[in-house]
Amino acid sequence: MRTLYELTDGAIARLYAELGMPDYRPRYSPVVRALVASGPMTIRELASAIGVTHSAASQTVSQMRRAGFVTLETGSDARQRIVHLTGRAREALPLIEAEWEATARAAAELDAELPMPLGEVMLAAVRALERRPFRDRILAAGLREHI
Amino acid sequence: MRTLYELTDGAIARLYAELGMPDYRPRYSPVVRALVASGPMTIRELASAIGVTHSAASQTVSQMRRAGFVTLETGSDARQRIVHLTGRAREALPLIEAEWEATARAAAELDAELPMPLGEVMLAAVRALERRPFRDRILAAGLREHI
DNA sequence: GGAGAATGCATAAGCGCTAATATATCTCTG
DNA sequence: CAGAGATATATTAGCGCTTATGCATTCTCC
Repeated sequence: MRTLYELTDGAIARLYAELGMPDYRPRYSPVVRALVASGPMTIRELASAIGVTHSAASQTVSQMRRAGFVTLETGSDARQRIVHLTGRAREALPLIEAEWEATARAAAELDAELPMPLGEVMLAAVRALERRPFRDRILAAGLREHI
Repeated sequence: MRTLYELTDGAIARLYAELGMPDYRPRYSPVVRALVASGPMTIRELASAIGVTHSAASQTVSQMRRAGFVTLETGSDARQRIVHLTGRAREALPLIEAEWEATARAAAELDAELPMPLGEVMLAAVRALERRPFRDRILAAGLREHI
């Protein structure tokens, strides 16, 4: 799994570096896309839009701010940080979009070479484990006697 | 992928904690099994036996030493650290083996519920990416115009 | 209007790994 | 037998994420 991750996400990161954006990370793209699609958002909204915890969103946004892709502004509720795209992010948008789409096509091409689409099998596995947790399966598979 | 990892490896770690070995981690098992199968080994031999970098082996062994599962002894070549299992590891061996086998059976059971075995598809993906790196696929899929 | 609960975010630590670097020690050559 | 280069290991930083905290602010209800 780690190998696969390195082979895919790593390739994207290296591509961005080659394209003159060494401080842009693949994980920024869901954030950028969400902000383009729905406008400025709080961290929490962003987190639920891209499907990670608030903590993860906070960390990603923090890195993006340091790299100059977003700014944080406090709204009427002083607890909230509203995330805005910067000019730099807007300039990079065509490239980011192009990469996103090219990656989607590359992934589809890869899937076509496999006996079955990767994402489909992984999703099925997650579903199966939600139905019956791995813990239960291991215990049922013979570990119980050793307790 | 991360979800899947947490659902499987996390379950194993939690099981060990329940079974009274909170300081035993799933990643130790390949090390223990290699040492049982082939006797004391250097870090480097261990690394290649379990298929990780020397760095990873070094870190795992270091944690295992702290937890009292192995000892390190210097051989005739003073650069080498020869890894030995301790009595504590040998006592835990039946449980470790039982968990290993139960997990293998649980994984097989899970695979049977999927449209195709997970490991098979992931391996096929790695092979496909070795044939043609993701980088090349992305570039061919339309990113090249943006360079 | 003030206390306690709820909410929003940031931060720290940890997962297991890799790459890069540092530090020993050994071996080989001249 | 010194010094270069090879080899074995350890250490550090980083990947992206989660959980567990901590802190500030706002809401709720009396």
